[in-house]
Amino acid sequence: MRHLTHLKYIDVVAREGSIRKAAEKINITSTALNRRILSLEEEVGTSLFERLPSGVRLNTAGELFIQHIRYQMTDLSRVLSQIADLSGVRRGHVRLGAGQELVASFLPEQIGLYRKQFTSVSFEIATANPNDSLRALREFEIDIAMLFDAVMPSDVQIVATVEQRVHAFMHKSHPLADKNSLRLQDCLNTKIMLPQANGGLRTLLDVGQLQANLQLEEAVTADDFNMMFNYAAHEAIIGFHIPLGFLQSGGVPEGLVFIPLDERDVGTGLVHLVQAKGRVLPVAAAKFLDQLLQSINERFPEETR
Amino acid sequence: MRHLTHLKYIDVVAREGSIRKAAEKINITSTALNRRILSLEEEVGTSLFERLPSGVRLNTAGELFIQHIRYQMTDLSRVLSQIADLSGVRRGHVRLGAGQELVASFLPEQIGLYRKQFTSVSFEIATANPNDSLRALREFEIDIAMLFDAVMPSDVQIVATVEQRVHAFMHKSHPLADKNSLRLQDCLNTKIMLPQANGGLRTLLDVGQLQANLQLEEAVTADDFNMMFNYAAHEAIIGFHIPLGFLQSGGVPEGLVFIPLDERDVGTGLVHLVQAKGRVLPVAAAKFLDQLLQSINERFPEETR
DNA sequence: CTATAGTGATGCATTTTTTGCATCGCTATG
DNA sequence: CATAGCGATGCAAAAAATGCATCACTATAG
Repeated sequence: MRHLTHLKYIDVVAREGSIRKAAEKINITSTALNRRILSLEEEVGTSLFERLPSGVRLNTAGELFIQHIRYQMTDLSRVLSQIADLSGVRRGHVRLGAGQELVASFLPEQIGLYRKQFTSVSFEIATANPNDSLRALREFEIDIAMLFDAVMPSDVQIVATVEQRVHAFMHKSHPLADKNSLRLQDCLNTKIMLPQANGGLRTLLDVGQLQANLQLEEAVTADDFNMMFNYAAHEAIIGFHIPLGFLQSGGVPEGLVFIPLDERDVGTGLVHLVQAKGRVLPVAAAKFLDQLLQSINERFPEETR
Repeated sequence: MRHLTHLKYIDVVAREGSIRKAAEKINITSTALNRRILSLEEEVGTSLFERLPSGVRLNTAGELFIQHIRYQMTDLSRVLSQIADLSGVRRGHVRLGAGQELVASFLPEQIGLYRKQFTSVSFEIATANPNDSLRALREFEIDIAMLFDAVMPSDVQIVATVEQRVHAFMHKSHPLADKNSLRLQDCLNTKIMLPQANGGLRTLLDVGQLQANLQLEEAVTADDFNMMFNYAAHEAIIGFHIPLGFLQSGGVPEGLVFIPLDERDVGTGLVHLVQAKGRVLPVAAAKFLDQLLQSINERFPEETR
């Protein structure tokens, strides 16, 4: 879109923090870009950027304005997708943000399911910690975020919430593999494997250890759950995960056993499905969200709110 | 705003139903306007207007698109007003829609009150029947509408609702002037004055007459309540109005008496204060809405929801 | 059946706007 | 004190938007 381009430029300048860098990024001269900003500021009647020796930075008015144009850009793409949908073909692009816990198993399965129906819809997944996902949501970089155990601010809209009990997993040959429920102190005699510190799962486990006044032997730390699944075959070791992360088409990974941790030790985590507040999603994203809701409801009828 | 202008043009074409007429209205040649539309359609990838022998009309894609740009235009003005508000001076323009019942007394008082505080805020009042006000709200022509006894569709947001009993009014010398409550049949022996047929007040009264199986003698029909107030001094005649329409700074017009009609005869009307759904109002409009809510709550604490 | 007045589309010259180059003034950094 | 990086600005070139004249079409009136 033509008039859209002008606004896009402002957005790039805001993100780059420098007119010259932004100009280079979008392949025009800094002169042209600079002039656009000046003329825009004249139209608005206020400066939108502070001029620093090292570049530019949005001032308060600029923050307000950039929020508007970001919304405008995404809303335009929504309208265009809706218009494309009029002709019967569903096209579009869905942008997702999710934590490591959810990226590996649940989302690929859901995306595959969706793309079987609508092959012209493309997907983009940004794995990030909850705060980054929320920021991306606010700045309209992503359409839908799926977050585990994050503090929810009021400027996003929670579409659904699923309770997820933390499960321990181990190889089926592990001595504890036949138990129905596991307490943290049961793990004292074995090695354990933990996700890296920035995720919500790790926080839940740390809190549990503190409350139980236990210090488990942390043998392996990883940020990839598939790696941990595979590693469990090579050592008598326990890892931790949530059902949305390990259930694959209803089953569990080959050779592994999943046992829920006792509620007294580790609290129930919440997975939130969120979108930007007040935003109307593009057709493709809205329909994908519908599918996610339905799948979650089918799989976790009791835990979904 | 520059890029705004281009979109504004499309809006004018949609409203005028003809490129040439629209071009004349905005003082450019039809050539230029025509080309803008063509290039926009090319960018969008679909035609937005049907070409008729008598002009153009929006097609479905066009309807979607125009909704977007109308929202965008009003949202931009909201942002600009918010930016202006940063410097401490409240500027802006508030656009109201209301029925005849509410325009004469309540709104002028409220606007006066507001403009005493913020002299740089201008107002625009469009008296219209409920359906026109709702359409204007949807098409972002007005910010706030105040409607008496209208059927509320789901695509607008009701901010507040006030119950309003219908009152009869007459000159203090009228034989019925000392009653505390009035039944419709009491009016059989006097002349009556009715508002014109399109308003909600008239409908309430008509329904009352039908239910009571009465045929009152309709001596005067008018669309201006001030005219009716003044006329009541010249004949023993009864008119009808609601408190929000006749209360002036807490009192009633000089020489007149207002008596509530019995609930058994004429139902309680509802005044709705509404805005477009999901829209963030400009600072000035939002603050004015706050003031309206507060005033209504002070004056009708029991009747406000 | 034709004349007419209305509609939107289009080729071409003109005007307006935008862009790029060269350069200025400024500030932080070494 | 030199240097490197930043945004701002004068001027000429390039690009885009505009206006004029005109075409093709359709409904309506005589």
